[in-house]
Amino acid sequence: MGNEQNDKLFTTGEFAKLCKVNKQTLIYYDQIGLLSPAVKNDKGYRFYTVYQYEFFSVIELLKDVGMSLKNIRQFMNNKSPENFLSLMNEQLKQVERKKQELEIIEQIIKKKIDLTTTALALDFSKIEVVHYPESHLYLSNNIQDCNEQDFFKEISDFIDILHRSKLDTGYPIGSITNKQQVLAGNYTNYTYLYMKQPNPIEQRQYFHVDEGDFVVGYHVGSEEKIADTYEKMLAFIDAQQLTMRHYIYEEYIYDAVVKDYEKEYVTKIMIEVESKNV
Amino acid sequence: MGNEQNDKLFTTGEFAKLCKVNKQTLIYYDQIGLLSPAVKNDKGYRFYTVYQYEFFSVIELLKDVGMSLKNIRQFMNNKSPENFLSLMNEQLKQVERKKQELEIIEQIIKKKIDLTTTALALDFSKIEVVHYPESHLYLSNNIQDCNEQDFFKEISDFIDILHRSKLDTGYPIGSITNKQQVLAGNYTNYTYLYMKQPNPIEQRQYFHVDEGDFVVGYHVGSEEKIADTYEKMLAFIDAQQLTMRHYIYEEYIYDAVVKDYEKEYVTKIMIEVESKNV
DNA sequence: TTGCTCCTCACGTCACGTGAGGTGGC
DNA sequence: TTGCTCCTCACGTCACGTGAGGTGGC
Repeated sequence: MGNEQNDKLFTTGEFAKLCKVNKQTLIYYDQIGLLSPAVKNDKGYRFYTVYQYEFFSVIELLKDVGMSLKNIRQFMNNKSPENFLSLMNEQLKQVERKKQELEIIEQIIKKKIDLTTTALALDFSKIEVVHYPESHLYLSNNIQDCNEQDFFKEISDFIDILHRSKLDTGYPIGSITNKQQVLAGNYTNYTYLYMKQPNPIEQRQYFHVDEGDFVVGYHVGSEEKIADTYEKMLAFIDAQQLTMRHYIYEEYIYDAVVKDYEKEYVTKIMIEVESKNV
Repeated sequence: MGNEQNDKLFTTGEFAKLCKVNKQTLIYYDQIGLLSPAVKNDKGYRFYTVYQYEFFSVIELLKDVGMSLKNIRQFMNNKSPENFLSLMNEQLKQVERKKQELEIIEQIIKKKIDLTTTALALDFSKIEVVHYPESHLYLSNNIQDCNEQDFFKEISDFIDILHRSKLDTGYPIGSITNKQQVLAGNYTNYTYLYMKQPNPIEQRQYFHVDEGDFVVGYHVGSEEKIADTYEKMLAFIDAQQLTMRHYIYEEYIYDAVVKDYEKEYVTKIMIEVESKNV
């Protein structure tokens, strides 16, 4: 009959090497009844056959898709081609979901790279007029003048929908103030929260920011002193013979993620304007 | 000054709801010094600001890409836009790797669904001649007549390369016997292990299985009794006036992954043949 | 005999989750 | 006062990893 390679029994150490895992992992799988060696001798030595490799690699596959060992074992206790087929169909859907999640994460990371690279080249002391193209924002409900309890509910709902509707684009959460509040000196009584949507989905309703000119400035430091920066910007608007339009947009450029102290935070302020003589 | 929503302090419970995690998770993050509340009062109550949400969501992002809390904390202790940028660039590569892994897993699952669906429709008692198109196999080294030690090394190397070169296609690991061994009755003295490559990569050298006729049969049960099935198939070849060509291919259809007992395992046997009068 | 491998505890780790028991603000 | 929330332990869980201490096969 010649030699029978397939009858070769692998020790725990050998089989572990084959599977590229720690020996203890195999012992653990044996203990929880997930994958037991084909043979155990009277001294308690474990021996695996080459056929058990397929079994092990399916366990690895299911682990990679996120199944717990308990659930994997549950399937292994109800083996059949039919059950395997339906399990694989489920896992295929799971993989699709994971792929989608990774796509979103990839977009977020790319956007954060983009934003940080841009930020590093900025001069925060400059106030200037910039022409921006049209953009789309996903808005929260109106939060102007709302109390703490309502504010919690609104921001909570806002973040909820960002996640559920996959609208987190990696942009910072911005806030919108209206002209009346700014002119009254209430710089931090915001009207809406928003997140920019560079690739708006057709069916959804967004807030449209029209193409046009914005006076752009940067506030360095905590929000307490943001009045100083607003006053400088309003003076600039006056000097340039411009008028404010309806909305003002604020976005964090540097926040607690990249800076240790509030005094190093940077907020970008964009004031929608038009020429006075229009 | 109007109300200051951004100064609203969130309790641990509120902030946990905002972040969609268990309260204990936030307490844990505080304990390990990863994310501590902006304010702690004299009673030990924790209070978070809305600004800390961004921080939390970056932690979530890094966790999703597979970073440990220890590594995340290490970055958070060395905050700067530059460090954030290089971290994000690293993580982007990591996401690419994960996407590739998921692609491979997806292909493997699809193939297993395909194979199992096909298997469920098979009649294992039938022996027949089937015409197969050309196919490509990734082969192990020659394992004929090799001893247990060498066999371990060869199968170990084979599986190693399958993983490293991403050649695991979800097909079962097959084995090739040659005509001489089969005629001598050494049905299980295999010459090579293989894995089918449905989408061969140009640069690689594969074993080509020529288009042609194969006598296909199924062995139900453990390998010990595979001689019976081979004898039936050889008789069939004789009766059909065919001659064996050089190689015989064996693949598991049902193994320990879908069946509990060896007596239910099914091996597909494919014997390369040609007509005698050619 | 030497050196390597096998075994079984027991304990550690990572990132939390789950009560228990007590306090505190509206 | 009631009910809800906050706190700090302490212990559990999941999927292992890491020695310690002892045995066993070539």
